[in-house]
Amino acid sequence: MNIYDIAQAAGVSTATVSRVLSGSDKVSPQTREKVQSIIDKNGFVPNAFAQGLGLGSIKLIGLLCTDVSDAFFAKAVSSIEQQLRQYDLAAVLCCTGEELSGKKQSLELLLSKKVDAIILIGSPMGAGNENSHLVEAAKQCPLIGLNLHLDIPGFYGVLSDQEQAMRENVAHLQKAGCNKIAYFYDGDSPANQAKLVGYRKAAKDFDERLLVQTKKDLDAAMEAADSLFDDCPFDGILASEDILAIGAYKAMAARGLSLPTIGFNNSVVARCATPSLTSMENMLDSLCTIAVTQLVDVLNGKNVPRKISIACHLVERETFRLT
Amino acid sequence: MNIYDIAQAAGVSTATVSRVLSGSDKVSPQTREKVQSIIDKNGFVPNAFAQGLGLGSIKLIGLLCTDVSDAFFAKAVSSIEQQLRQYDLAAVLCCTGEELSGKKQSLELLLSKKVDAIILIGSPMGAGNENSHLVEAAKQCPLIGLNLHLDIPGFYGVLSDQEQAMRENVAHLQKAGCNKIAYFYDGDSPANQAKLVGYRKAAKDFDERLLVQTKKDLDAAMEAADSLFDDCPFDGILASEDILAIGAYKAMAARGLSLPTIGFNNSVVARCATPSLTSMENMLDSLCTIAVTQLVDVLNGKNVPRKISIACHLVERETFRLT
DNA sequence: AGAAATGATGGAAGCGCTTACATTTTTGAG
DNA sequence: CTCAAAAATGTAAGCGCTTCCATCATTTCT
Repeated sequence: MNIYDIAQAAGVSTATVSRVLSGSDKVSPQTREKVQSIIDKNGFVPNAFAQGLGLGSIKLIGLLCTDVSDAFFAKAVSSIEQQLRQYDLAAVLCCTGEELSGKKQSLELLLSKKVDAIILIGSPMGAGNENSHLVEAAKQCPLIGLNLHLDIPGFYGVLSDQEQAMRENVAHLQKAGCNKIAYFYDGDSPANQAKLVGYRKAAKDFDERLLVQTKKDLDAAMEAADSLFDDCPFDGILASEDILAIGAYKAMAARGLSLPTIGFNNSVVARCATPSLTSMENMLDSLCTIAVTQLVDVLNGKNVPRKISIACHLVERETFRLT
Repeated sequence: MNIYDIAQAAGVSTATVSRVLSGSDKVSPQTREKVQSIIDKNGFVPNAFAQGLGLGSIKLIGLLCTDVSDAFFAKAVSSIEQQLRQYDLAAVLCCTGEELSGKKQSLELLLSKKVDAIILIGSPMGAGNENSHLVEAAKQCPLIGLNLHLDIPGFYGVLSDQEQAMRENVAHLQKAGCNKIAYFYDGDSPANQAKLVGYRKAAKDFDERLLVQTKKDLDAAMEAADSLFDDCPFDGILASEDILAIGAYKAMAARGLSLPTIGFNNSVVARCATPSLTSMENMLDSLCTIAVTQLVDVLNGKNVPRKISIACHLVERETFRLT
């Protein structure tokens, strides 16, 4: 069944049916009602491809995500998808992995599906922040970065202020008397870089050995903390991710130490851990809501800010309390 | 730029270009090479909508997922998406939520995007296993259920044998001397029902009070365990989900008890917990790989089994050891 | 009342690709 | 060489919808 059949049955032209379908145009109420009733009666759904051909869009939004099995990204994807649906947009998900080749391939795939826009979750860049593929992509459709911003045309960033958040973390621990704060981080995505910068700025003079890069993995963090402690004892723990903070804390706990520890992202594991982990809430939900709003506005041709940044706040639990 | 431009530049007809694009058909090697070089030179990518109109497919697979922010589902989605990409298929993700209306709406959305098939992750059914919408959908495109099977045409199930797994869990705890095993479970999706049946069959005579339904949430599980213990003390813990097992264990630990506990799904939190949680590995990766293989075979018109089931196995950690 | 503006509807040309069928070229057996 | 069969290529008719432009029916204004 196609639009022509409906037109026949309603005794109108395909143009009129199309107008009824698109909702907006000028159709007399009677005609609209008659056509609509026939559409309903037959359960007619317009062919998405034909519509796409005519309109140039099939209402798909690409989600380029480093790894959805990561709890943080998964939450973001979930939240974004829900938002999108409210605008009758569907999400095409691509998990890129860490390799640049995978990132490029995924991007190509999304573009080939003619998505209307792409939301970037995690780091879509290659080593050394190689981003020529993003520049190219941005010419084809708007790019919305989550906790990420590039100063190129067609790019819109929505970020939580992680640098500032990490500064606060450092300040908190310092107030609690820590002056050798270990910082565990994974990878060097732009988001992680911001946190690291925050640490550097706030900690000022510190032993470079206190900065430890490790895999985003409990065991890796435990080992890293263990060997760091032998090499350069520390009195407080910060991390770019809750899981790393938990690992480090566990390793110290095994030595009978209970060091002030603050994680980052306030993820599920923070509450599951024993003792429960104090963590920096990144306002992911707000981030996602705003990202989708931005996206919709851009698609509607509105003039929107190129970069929006929102503040984080601390959620206190057992591993560290402010007062 | 379209296929016509390429045809012109190559001095051939659009049909020939199309043949080169589709790869398969008979084109002389010289012609193919000439056309291909021009395609490459211009970075030409065929219009997905037009292709869709002609072919009736745009190589999209729907993923109907109850909630990607759930770690288990997220892993499944991630794994499936990766597999799909190897077949040059893209994944359209829809998170349905728990409401039947949301499930129906998501299904409609996927169908309206003309996906070639839909993979169901979590429970797509309504209360009382209402599934008429699925029956309808199965008429339009194949449905692949992950840990789910319906005996309707067009439905293919790939499941881990959760009933059997839960029987083993019960048997293990019984061997360890437990004879009042509490079972915590969330929701009554078909997958959860299978586990529950496993418990019932293996536990045989047991106090019905030992079955506790609760939210999939740490605190909820703790409270539930706490009040159950007051009402009907138990000596072992099983659950449909790791997080519930952890909650229950925590609550008992707070009372100074360390009960044999086995979780389900072997998720990340199982390792993060202290003490680490023994859990039933559900072979999710295999499940996903097989699901995608099934899907591809179905799309290629192969004759595939309607239901495939694979065994789980226990991963021992601190909360319970077999020996 | 007649002209002009306004509103509703229809006709038909795309959108860019696929593919059945027609046509031309090549191949090789006799 | 000749000619039929096979291979390569071209022609053109869709696929189902959108939308510009034309047409016809109402109003509104003078």
